[in-house]
Amino acid sequence: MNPLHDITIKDIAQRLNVSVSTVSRALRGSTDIKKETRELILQVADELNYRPNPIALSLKDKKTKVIGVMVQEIANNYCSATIAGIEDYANKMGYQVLISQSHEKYDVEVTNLHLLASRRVDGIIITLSNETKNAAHLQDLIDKGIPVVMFDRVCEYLPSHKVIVDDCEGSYNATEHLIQQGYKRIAHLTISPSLAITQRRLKGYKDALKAYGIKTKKEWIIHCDFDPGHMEKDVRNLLLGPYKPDAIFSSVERLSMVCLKVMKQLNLKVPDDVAIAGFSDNPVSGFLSPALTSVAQPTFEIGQHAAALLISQIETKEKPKEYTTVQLKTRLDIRESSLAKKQMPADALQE
Amino acid sequence: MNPLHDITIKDIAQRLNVSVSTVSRALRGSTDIKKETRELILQVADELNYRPNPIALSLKDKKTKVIGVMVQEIANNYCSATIAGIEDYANKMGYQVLISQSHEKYDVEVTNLHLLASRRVDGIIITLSNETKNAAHLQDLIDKGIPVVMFDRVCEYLPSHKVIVDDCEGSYNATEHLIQQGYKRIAHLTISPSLAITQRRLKGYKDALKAYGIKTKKEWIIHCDFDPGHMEKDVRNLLLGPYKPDAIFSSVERLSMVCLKVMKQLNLKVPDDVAIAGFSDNPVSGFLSPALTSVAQPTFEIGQHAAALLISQIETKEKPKEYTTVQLKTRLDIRESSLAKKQMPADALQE
DNA sequence: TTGTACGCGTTATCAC
DNA sequence: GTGATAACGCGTACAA
Repeated sequence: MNPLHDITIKDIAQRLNVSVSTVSRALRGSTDIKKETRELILQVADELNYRPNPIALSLKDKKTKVIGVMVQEIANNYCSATIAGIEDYANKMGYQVLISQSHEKYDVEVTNLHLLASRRVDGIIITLSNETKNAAHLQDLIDKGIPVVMFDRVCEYLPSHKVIVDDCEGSYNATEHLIQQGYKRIAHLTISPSLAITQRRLKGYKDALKAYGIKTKKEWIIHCDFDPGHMEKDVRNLLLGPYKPDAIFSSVERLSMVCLKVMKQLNLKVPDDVAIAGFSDNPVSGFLSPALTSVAQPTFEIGQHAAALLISQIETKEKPKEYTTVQLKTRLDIRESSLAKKQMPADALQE
Repeated sequence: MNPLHDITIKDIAQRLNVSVSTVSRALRGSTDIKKETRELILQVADELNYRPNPIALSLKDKKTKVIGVMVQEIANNYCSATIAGIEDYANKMGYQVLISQSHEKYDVEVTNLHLLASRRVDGIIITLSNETKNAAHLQDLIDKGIPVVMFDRVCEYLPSHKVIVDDCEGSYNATEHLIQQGYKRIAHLTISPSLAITQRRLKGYKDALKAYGIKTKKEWIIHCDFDPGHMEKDVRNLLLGPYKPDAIFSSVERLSMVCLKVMKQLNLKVPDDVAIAGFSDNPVSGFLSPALTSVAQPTFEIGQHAAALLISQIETKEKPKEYTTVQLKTRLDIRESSLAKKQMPADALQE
């Protein structure tokens, strides 16, 4: 017997002198089949360690039981954590996951989506690349009958389910936490004002200040260029300038890191001199910098929800009448050492 | 025209009133075919946006152009960074990557390897789970004719290509760096002494001390339990005990982090009070803690090499006569602020 | 209850 | 040069 040869129903049929269809029936648990025959077949199948060939099934049924996932970079922590959630749910439902990366390039995204489609994946979960400005390529997929679910960087008007995070609330909570700790001169570091994410996080910050009767100050809302050099300069200017804050809420992890670095250079302590809170993708960051209060994204749950929405759509085989947008809550990670000494009773502040 | 219907060579054939075999030939670039016919076919194929169905090809050729990757956790930074390297090379060669996780469980590893095999992946790249003590399940795959390449946590005696990192040299370099910075009381924090990785990294540490004529001290080689609580206690004992070091070389990232945390609690400064160098998986850690000198793993290259070895084996279709073990060098990331003031000329030390 | 024949999309091997 | 046909592995409608 050739070990390189996968065994098929044909092999079992030959061995038992029955037809392939009998074997097929027995394996599929069809009722109308003689009990002895079936048990014999099942026994031999087990003996030969038979595994149905999913490729033959795919060809027949036009279903691959594979879902495609398109992210910017698999090495990006946010992405891989989300993929873990997708895998979790998908595997439970008998699906495998094929991963593809856009490397933040629109062209690559288009090309690789084609590749996934030509692999006949049953559906696609995607977070858009930086460069992607329109969703025509995704509309194409949907038109071809391939279900699409978006997460994180979604395209509002695309007819698909979406999974996002309540940035605004996350920002609000982080800012509120700083306020409740007794800080009043709270700056907000963020990135390009044109991004939707920037706007939502800025809103949460403003709303929190407003709710506690603190005036917003232009000088404390800083839109940094994403270039690391610029970032450092901006942070340094803020910390050394006339409007030195006593706390900073940063909208992206990178900016929190830059803050830590610059503060170290300036010999400032966190949180005693300036407290920091900010969004964080990396579970290590909290451990590394226990002074940091972070708004953690529920990445695993995002993945699970996305997979659930996709698979449900795949298996009902119809375009949904309406598309749902799942909005998940962030989690505020407050670490002991991020609690400053200057803390005062929260109710004293309420007045 | 039904948009849900993938177009096939049959469609093209019908449209041009030729047979499917003619279309197939034209598409495959066969020589014996009339030039006009071919061009017509190519044109229509392009027009209809024809994509060959890889599933049909797989069924016929028993090749899926998919490679399976088995890691502990995709959300683990080391793993996802390696996968990025695998993807890079594999995609260039026209392969897609199917990822599977063992979650550090032997049983799950076995089950999911079966799943990959039954998906008919052309080959498998794997790093073993913690629990895996033997490689019988991998030997099975190899016996079935599925090429296997191992990386990181490899099994020495398995007949497969392997990609590993020169831990010993990495340890040596880090320790040497500390010595050259002027440190002499260098402790080594590490984990279970029974692990191969522990032994290799310990050896590099010892070798470096020896090379510079520094005696090894038992009290400075600490095998910590992997439990976080124990780790902290061990580190605290070291720093407060009679054999307080002036530098620490830690064999795993986690221990470096614990050091930073405990030192902060004790109000000790890095590197002024105690310098730290250690292995690191996470690119963020260096940024977060600029005082840390880290031994960085060439994860991307590990992935690329593993994929290259696997694909080459897949495409030659024969079992290799001998198996290669690629051993990659680590990279020592020295950051400005990790250079202590106590630095003295290296040559003064050589005497 | 079981066997035969077909189709999924493609290529290779014939025959014309 | 081109067309018809078998084969890959499976499930199933149909025939027996």
